[in-house]
Amino acid sequence: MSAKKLLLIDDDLELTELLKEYLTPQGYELDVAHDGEAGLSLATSHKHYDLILLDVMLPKLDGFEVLKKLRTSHLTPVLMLTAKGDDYDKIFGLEMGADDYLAKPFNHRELSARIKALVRRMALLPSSSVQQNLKLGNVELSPPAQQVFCANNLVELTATEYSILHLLMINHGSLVSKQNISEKVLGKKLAAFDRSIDMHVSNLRKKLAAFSPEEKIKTHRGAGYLYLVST
Amino acid sequence: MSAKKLLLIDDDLELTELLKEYLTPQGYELDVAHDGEAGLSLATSHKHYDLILLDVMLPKLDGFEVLKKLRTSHLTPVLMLTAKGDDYDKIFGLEMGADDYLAKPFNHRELSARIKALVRRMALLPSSSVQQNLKLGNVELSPPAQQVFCANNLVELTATEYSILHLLMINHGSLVSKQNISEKVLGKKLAAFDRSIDMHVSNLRKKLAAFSPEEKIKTHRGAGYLYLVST
DNA sequence: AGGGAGTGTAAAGCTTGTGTAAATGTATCG
DNA sequence: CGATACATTTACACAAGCTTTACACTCCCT
Repeated sequence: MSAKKLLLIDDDLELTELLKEYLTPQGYELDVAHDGEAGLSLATSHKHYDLILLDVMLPKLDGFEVLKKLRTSHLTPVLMLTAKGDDYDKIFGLEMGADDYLAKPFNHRELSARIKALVRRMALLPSSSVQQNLKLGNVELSPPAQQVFCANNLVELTATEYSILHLLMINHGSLVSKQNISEKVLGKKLAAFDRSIDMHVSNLRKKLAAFSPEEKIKTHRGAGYLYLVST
Repeated sequence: MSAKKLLLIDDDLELTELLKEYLTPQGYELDVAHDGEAGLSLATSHKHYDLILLDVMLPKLDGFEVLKKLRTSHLTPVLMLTAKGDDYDKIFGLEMGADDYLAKPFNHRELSARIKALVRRMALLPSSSVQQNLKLGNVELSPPAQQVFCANNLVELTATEYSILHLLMINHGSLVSKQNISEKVLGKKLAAFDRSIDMHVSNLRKKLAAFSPEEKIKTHRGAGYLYLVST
């Protein structure tokens, strides 16, 4: 059994340090983000996490917002942590799609036990199923099968094309730079005069256009690409 | 979505009555057992439960014992309830294989939210992992005998071929990576340039094709294999 | 309007994954 | 100790698809 990867999103430096020291020897790999945006970005990157520990009070984007956005594309299990122990918060978090909820201050062993319980349960799921189906307009994306439907037709995409579309759809309505696409999809920095991203986008457009005429991927000259929101 | 079936094991008549009235209108079917033995017997019966709510203090067989015995044969999710709020108990329960732990007295809405969270998570399990005989299209798989029928003809498969087919069929409609196949079927990490999975898949296709022409196992270049859903 | 930088896309080239046959290894059983 | 059955490795041809090249075009700035 390979080491389980956890993502801890919490701005309390003392706590994150402590937890890192506590959890690492137990055989977990722990990544840490100190604000909501960084956390969300890591959580939705192509790196796979088995569990996310999410604080509620966070700079930039609070825990509930992170959870909400995460759940539009990913089903990664989430254990929420909060200073506020009040029931309403707990219930709200769970209703929003969290898997567990623990109030600070917590017993480290209880946290450890709850992490173990969640990871144990998740191990029964095929890892591919942590990604949510994504539907925007008439384009539907099914991560477990890595399939895309456009106007209910199966569109045959290559792995790279699929990844790019997925990335753009996750960030629909906001701009994604070529650098970003290159790093997240191809795993390498974008070289100068590198046209491969353009090529993939071009092919993607062509394939989608075969089923649906309206333009879905917009170019922002000098900046990147943008998946148009079309409710 | 059919009604979720819950099993409540608790000797507190007042509480069980209350919970029944509270949970039934929320769309759950609730069975109740008032002692450990009866609970275990129901839990291990052929009736399928989506979730078990298990009190710790029970006549005849206490909650931990019930959990321990249940886990020898069943992976049904368990939410433990207890009057004792102490951490040690919680940790002990979770370590023993419980999925969640809630101390009495609890907020009904929190219980409801935690039930919902667990049920929601469980719904992601591949549908067929519960059922015994897998039949998809004209291919039927009978695990006890390790036999496969295709268009009602017995297909002679080797153990490995059978395992691969089984894995793909359980995850039908989702992509299964070669790494995954290698780890789950052969019990070892996929080495670079290892072609053995390809071999088995090739043989599997050949054997199935002898009885049924249509393609069932699709290759996703660079990603893995996918068993096509055929209603 | 002119020019440069950024972009769309076709076509060619090249890398890499895949299908399959055959050879080699390995376990089981009489 | 063979004989058999199966798993694995090797080898090679092939095809998919990623990348590069090339060139036309568009946008934007001056």
